[in-house]
Amino acid sequence: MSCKIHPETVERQMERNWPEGIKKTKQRLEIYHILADAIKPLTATEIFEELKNEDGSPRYAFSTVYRCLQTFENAGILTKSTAVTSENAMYELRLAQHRHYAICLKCKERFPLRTCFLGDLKNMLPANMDEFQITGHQLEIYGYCPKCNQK
Amino acid sequence: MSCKIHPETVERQMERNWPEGIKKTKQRLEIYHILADAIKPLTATEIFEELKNEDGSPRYAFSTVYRCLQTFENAGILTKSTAVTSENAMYELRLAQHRHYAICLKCKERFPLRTCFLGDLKNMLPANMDEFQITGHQLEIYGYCPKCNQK
DNA sequence: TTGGTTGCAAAATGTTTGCATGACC
DNA sequence: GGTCATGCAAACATTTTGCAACCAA
Repeated sequence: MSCKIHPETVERQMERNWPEGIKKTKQRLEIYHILADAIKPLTATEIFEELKNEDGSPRYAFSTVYRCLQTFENAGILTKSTAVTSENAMYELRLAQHRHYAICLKCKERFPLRTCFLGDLKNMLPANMDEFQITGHQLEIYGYCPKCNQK
Repeated sequence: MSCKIHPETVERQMERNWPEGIKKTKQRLEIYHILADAIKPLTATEIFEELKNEDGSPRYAFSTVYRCLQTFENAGILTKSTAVTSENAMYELRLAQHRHYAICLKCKERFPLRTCFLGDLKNMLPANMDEFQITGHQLEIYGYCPKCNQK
């Protein structure tokens, strides 16, 4: 269970963000909250774990998690991506600003980078590709974090 | 089977590149060639397909492909990565220069970008992360290529 | 010869799907 | 009440592993 500093803000954000025609079931609401509280993209498994009871018994089906994430993605409020350093898909709410991360290859911790400096993506396109319509980009830095580096 | 423009160059490159203590089996040599000829990162399945006979029957085991790729990666001559736009791992020889790609979300084609402009990665690290030891990075641009964009 | 490599099959993921039951609007 | 979402189990795809047979050095 994560520590919510401004629970009411999450509620309002959700109110604004919630897609048309998507039913608010308790499963979806809980998953939204977990994503909203997260400071980094989560895997489906991490979300599933977060949803468990104290005794470790699952409260919802795994397929529900996947289907919910898929629904959010189709509705455009969620971004699915796969990191270089992990096999599994990761999910992150698509809020106003997007983030990039520095990822430690040892402890797998993800550190959000400062602002995205990639203003001039167009220039990086290959020749004869001026017509390429850019809809997104992804950047990852990897290496070893200060903690793991010392050992 | 892909068209080799300078077959002898690949041979020499392989000679230089081949890691110490790794036996040159025909499976590994063939897989190396496929990777060397590729103009984009390949999935294990793509490599496996490339290795098939004309009649579509597999010449080698799938596990051999995976084990070979793993061997190359451990030896440091291969980079394994997962693209935002695909679930599966992709493999690319780690040659002198590395590449980034613009990826079409529709046809999945990968267009190599011009040079990597990311000289100043250090500046993008979060506060208190000066000690983060950067060993690599990845950048992807995605959107729609000219061909798919027109439709 | 001998230890590393392969092939096969089976296991271990991670993810998706079909169908009956159940819950939101 | 009707439609859409859920749970369960089973299917699926990708990747990994155990073990006997095999081959490069």
